[in-house]
Amino acid sequence: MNNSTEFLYPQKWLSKASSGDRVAYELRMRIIAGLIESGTTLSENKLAADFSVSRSPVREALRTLASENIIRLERMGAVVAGITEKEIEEIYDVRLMIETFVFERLTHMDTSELVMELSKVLEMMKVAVKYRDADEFAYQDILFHEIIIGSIGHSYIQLIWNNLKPVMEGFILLSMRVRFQENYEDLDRIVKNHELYIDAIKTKDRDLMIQSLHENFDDVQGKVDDLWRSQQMLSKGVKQQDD
Amino acid sequence: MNNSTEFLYPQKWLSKASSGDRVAYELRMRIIAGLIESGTTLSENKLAADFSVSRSPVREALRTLASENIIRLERMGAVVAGITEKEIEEIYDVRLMIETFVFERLTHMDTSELVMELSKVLEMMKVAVKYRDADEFAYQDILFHEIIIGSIGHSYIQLIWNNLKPVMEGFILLSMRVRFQENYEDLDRIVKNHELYIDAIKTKDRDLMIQSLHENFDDVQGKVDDLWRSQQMLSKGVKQQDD
DNA sequence: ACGTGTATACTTGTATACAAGTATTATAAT
DNA sequence: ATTATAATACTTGTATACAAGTATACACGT
Repeated sequence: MNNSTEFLYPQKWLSKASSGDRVAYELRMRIIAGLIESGTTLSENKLAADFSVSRSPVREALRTLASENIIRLERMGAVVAGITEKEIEEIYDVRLMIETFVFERLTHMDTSELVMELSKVLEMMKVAVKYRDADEFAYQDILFHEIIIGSIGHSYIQLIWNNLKPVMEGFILLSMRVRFQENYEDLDRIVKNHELYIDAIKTKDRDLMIQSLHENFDDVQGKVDDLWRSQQMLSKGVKQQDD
Repeated sequence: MNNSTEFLYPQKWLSKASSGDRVAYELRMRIIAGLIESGTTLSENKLAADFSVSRSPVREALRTLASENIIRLERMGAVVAGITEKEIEEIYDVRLMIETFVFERLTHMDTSELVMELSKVLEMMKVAVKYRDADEFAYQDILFHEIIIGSIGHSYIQLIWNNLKPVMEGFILLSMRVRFQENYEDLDRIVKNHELYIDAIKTKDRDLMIQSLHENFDDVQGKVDDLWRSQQMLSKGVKQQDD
């Protein structure tokens, strides 16, 4: 399975990560990207050999991925579950759910500091667009939402986010890489929407919040298309068939 | 730390569990019950010795507990975070959130089969009350909500539940053990409320649902008191001090 | 008395070894 | 050809070994 020495996950984001984390991040990307097809049975030994590590970190990674629902740990072997349109919709269901909850809390809080932080991240996003850095853009996008969710100091909402984040991150990474190449002008719209988000938080305007949430989630179909393209691109790059 | 050879988690529920799971379940109970105080640093080696297993299953257990926010994995050692009133309220925030979501879905579905299943579980709960089996009652209580949540077939809502369940289970177990001893007549109220739940699902009556949810969550304060009592009882039983 | 450096004991992360169980494959008998 | 049985290869779960890093304590020099 050493068809690609390339890594899908940005290696510089893993500077301090353990082997287990590296395996988890990379494996997750390959599954989300469709490089490893749904239904495939993964063996700990094979994975260990592929990644040139021992079974210990591999086991750790598999347990992590199982807790994210992208593989299932069965009697013999870990079965890849993959990410389809259904899963993506479900992920966004949950994001909508928790972000609505968070916004409700925010309306009872002082949000000036939060707004400042978000503005900074937004600036970063703009720079990433300008310099056509898809990965950086994805990173800041994720960070934007993470900061919002973290701001209410609710450990169990945070927990949900922590579980969701890796898959979201992978998905958005792939989506943005496609988008920066094929729908570059579309990124302005995303930036604009994040500005709306900030406004909603600043003014504590529930309607504005709903609006920006909806614009955000109407975008999901677009992201699903991106993922589909990404999966096709990648598989074309790897195996020279399927036209 | 071998002050108690007694296990807090019902051993018969672990018939097919691995060592790692056993350690996780038992350790979780001891933390929730306050037998292991917040702030304590756990060492993998010590735990392995205490449970007479190797470090492998202990590591597994610690990672599990960390993903539930009841310990924090730091540079050196795992620091016990414990469960306070704040955490319990947060857990119920999340439960309220996902059960509301689930109910919304249910109003668009055929619920006849679900209602039947729930009725069965409710009967079981009544039997458990009759025979004063606190653990069995807790089990069926958890199962009741698990069945509801599972019925909509939403894998990421399920994922949230899977993360929440172990802590909830432990908490409810301890709470029910106290309640069966000190507030036996109160159990009727719980049973009644679950009947209300079923009615709400059967009639798809949103208001009834809200009502039963609220009655359920008003109960949280009571459960917190139970936990507090449970922690006192247990610590009194273990170390002969503190009056 | 106090700061500094070193020895020591303990920590995690990873690799490897072993045991028990399961699927598969080959072989043999009918 | 087919079925039953035995051998084999592969699976996970657990134990153990090793390496690298970190905190602690103690001795030493100032």
